[in-house]
Amino acid sequence: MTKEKRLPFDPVAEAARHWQERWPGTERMAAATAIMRAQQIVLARVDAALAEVGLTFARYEALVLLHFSRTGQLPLGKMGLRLQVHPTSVTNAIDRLEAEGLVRRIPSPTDRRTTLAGITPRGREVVERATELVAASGFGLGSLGAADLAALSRVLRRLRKDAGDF
Amino acid sequence: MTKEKRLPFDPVAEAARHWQERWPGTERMAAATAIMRAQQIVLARVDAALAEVGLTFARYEALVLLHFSRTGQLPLGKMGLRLQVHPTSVTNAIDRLEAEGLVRRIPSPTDRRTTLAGITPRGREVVERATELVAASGFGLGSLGAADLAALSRVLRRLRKDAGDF
DNA sequence: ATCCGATATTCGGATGATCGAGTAATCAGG
DNA sequence: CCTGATTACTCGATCATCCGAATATCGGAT
Repeated sequence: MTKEKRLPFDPVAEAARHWQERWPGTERMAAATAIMRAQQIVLARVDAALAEVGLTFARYEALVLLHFSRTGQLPLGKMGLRLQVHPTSVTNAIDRLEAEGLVRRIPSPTDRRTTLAGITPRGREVVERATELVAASGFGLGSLGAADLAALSRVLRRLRKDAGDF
Repeated sequence: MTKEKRLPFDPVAEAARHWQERWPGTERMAAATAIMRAQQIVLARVDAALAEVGLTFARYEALVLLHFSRTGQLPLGKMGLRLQVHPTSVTNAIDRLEAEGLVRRIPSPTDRRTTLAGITPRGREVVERATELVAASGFGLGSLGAADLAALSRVLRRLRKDAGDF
């Protein structure tokens, strides 16, 4: 991805060095840039791990959510809230999962506006296999130890909470 | 963005709770999910701050890189390496910046394969104004203190290094 | 001098995410 | 019952990213 070339320096640190000479908030700039890049790395690694079963991280997350749900069915809107994505993104993801036979659209029996996504038996098989793959890949975070993971989760939890996620 | 609704619980923690009952690597899953969401939050906030000057974070980063460079000009390929994005992403970003008159494409005098992107005087004005805006927005990280920012940068640096960025 | 493997950029196609708008259905009041 | 505001999903368009492939150029080896 991107280009298999290693730079002779940390590009974020290099940007911070220049930044500091004229502009404020260097630490925030560096952290924000690092988050952007980290997401790119993790997403690429997880997607690579999932390619074998024809899933992307977005679709995998949706499938896991259904797999974990009590009845294996959830309204699309509720899925968007849980996954923190736009309604149209859910529509798109479910479209593809349905095309692959991993999910079925089911009209809600109680509210005709609502569509439920229900995981199929094949969907459950695939999510189990996919989970083995992503777990084996360490979620793209293989290089981090328990302390690092905990620090990451702690800080990002604060950020997410402040952003109004929960 | 996404939907202005606050969940009554942390969706990442909730996913981790279910995950732990049957699958390994819960901490990594939680951290990876948090990174994904954090990037979404930061990107949305920064883009919102930049909307006033008609820039996105991607284009802003490219512009800053040129602004910091010694001559105000860089080969597109070198920009891709520094920004850690695919060559076509650079082409796309420069296309738009050029259309807005913030950057000019200049044929390299030494290598006819190479195209240089050169920041224009208007580009320098815009990047200064844009920087005020993003700095004022705290890069979307306004809620984090110095210790949190440092922890974030430290851990993510390890991740980026391990991924072969530098 | 020439040929062939790298390098630099662009083009076309795909994915995922967003927003705005549109359609349908529900629900609360009068 | 109606009416109007809200809610649920989908469609169309935009944006950023990636990949593979095409084009052009460079540069070293023969």
